[in-house]
Parts: sequence; C-alpha cells; structure tokens
Amino acid sequence: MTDAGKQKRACRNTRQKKLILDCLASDAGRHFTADEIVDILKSRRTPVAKSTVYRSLAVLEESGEVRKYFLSEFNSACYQFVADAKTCAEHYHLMCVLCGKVVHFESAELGRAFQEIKSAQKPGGFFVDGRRTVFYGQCGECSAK
Amino acid sequence: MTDAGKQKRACRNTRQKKLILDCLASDAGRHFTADEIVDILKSRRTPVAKSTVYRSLAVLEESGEVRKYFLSEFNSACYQFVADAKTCAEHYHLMCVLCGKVVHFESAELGRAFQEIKSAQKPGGFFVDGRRTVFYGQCGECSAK
DNA sequence: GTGGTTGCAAATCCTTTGCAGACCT
DNA sequence: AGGTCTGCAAAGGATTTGCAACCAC
Repeated sequence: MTDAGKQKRACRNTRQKKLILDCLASDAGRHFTADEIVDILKSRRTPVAKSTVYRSLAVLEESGEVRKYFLSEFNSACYQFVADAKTCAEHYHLMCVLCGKVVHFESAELGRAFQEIKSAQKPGGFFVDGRRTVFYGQCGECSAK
Repeated sequence: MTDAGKQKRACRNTRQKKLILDCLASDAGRHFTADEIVDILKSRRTPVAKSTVYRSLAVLEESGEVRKYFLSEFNSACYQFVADAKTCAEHYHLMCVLCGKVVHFESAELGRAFQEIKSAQKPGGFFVDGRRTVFYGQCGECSAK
C-alpha cells in the first residue's frame, strides 16, 4: 500500500460526479449508502450506474470531499458530504447500534474530553482522528423500548 | 426487536462451538474474522464449516461470550473473546485506518475523558457505550511513512 | 485526439439460508 | 427418540472489475 500513484486518479469534472456530489450536498448532514444515491438519482431522472457511483465515491473520498463510514453491524458503507474541514472537526457522531440512526453533536465538554483522548499516551504513537471516530451506543428512542 | 425468544437459541454444547470459543480465547485480546477462525481451525486439524462458524459466532455474541465489531473501511466483521465484563469495560480500541491494525489501550486519563463524554449532554438522550466505540486514526508505523 | 470515465454485465467477497443427515441430551 | 446443530452447496447482497464506447480537456 504505497502512496505513489494516488495523484493520477480522477480529475475530470464529469456530469456524473457532479450529480453524485449534488445529491450528497443536498442533505449535507445525512449519510447515504451507495444504493440510496443510485435510487435518488434515478428518481430525479438523472440515473447513474451503480458502478460509477462506487467509483466516484472512492475518488471523492480520496480527494476529501466525501467521507466514508462503516457504521455498524449493518451491511453497507455510508457516505457523507464534507461541507468544510472546520465544520467537520467540531462535531462528533453518535450511532445507535439498534436502529442505525446517526446523530451529530457538539459540546464544549465533549471537545475537551476529546482533546484529552487525543493527547493521551497511546501505544505505538497512535494518532486519533476525531473526524473519523464514531461513538456507538443507543439513541433515546431505542433506549426507551 | 423484543427480548422474547432469545432464550430458545443454541444451548447445546457442541464440539464445534467449543473449538471456536477456544480459538478466540487462545488470544483473547485479538480480533478474528470468521475466515481467520475457519483457517486456524483447519490448520489445527479440527476443521469447522464456515457456515457453522458464522452461526456459532452469532449465538455466542447473543450470549455475551463474544463481541462483534465492525471495524472500518474494511470488509468483514471481527469477533473478540469476552474474558469478563470488567476487563472489557476498561480498555478502548484504536483502529488504524491505513493498515487496519487494532490496538487496545487504557489509561486513567482516557477513562476520565470517556466519563465526560458519557455524561455530556447529547441529543435525544443518546447513551454512549464505551465498549462499542472505536477510535479511528493512524498507528505510529503508518504515520511514519 | 487521447486518456480518463461510464455503463453494463460478470466476477468477487462476505454472509446467510435450505436441507438432509449427524449429534447432544 | 426428538429436536438442535453441522456441513455442503446454493442463494443473497454489497462492492469491484473487464471492456468497449464515450466524453472532457
């Protein structure tokens, strides 16, 4: 897994890539699966092949415009639009292991706690990336049941 | 998802279930994929069918003897032996997004930070489960590259 | 014009399921 | 004996890949 070669990927601005990005950006807080994107674009009368969606998402992820999550015990990856780095650095994800819902939240308290986690002594110089970290648990609704 | 019916599942003490649990327990800190378990048991001359491994892991997970993780951008679920609840409550997972390695760590500092996270005001009464949460980032080796 | 991109279909990979026979209790 | 569990093979779902036609630059 070398870094070489990463730059030669996808630079062209195609209709499909725009459509996919538009779709994600249309609800920037939400997480979409590849299938959902395919369906949404189909319903908008601008269908894009599923393989193209996967390929474009991979490219967009590499370029940082989209973030990929593997949220759970469920089956498929989710993709989320990255509005801008700053915004993303300041909120965290909570994912309900029961219903799969993902909520965002931010709080000064959490920010501090996270800073502590980041700076804590970790084995082998591990560096924690807050933007990728997802907290798992149960949402209020599911807990109530 | 009610609790009813959970008890009627798998209670028989079969050779295969023991083998699988032994395999997981032989390196209790490690995470195994279903495939790894199949390979290990095969190499030990006590092969177990892949479908049996999946079925047993599901049962063992339900009974709490094994924990299932969906660690990442990678493809398959990982299973870990649950030595005892206390041990598990006190360490956290760091997963390297580049090489996929998972390391455990514990620290008083992190424990405190995590307490803060747990008690922080979260949307909709979300309850964070530390044992399921995985911190993503880069391990020392990958960062060095 | 040229090479990255797309769409389609086939291929892969992981996981689940159906079913007949084997095994636990 | 009787129901549960196993193994095998086939099914299923998500994602990737091969390839010819297509389109952005």
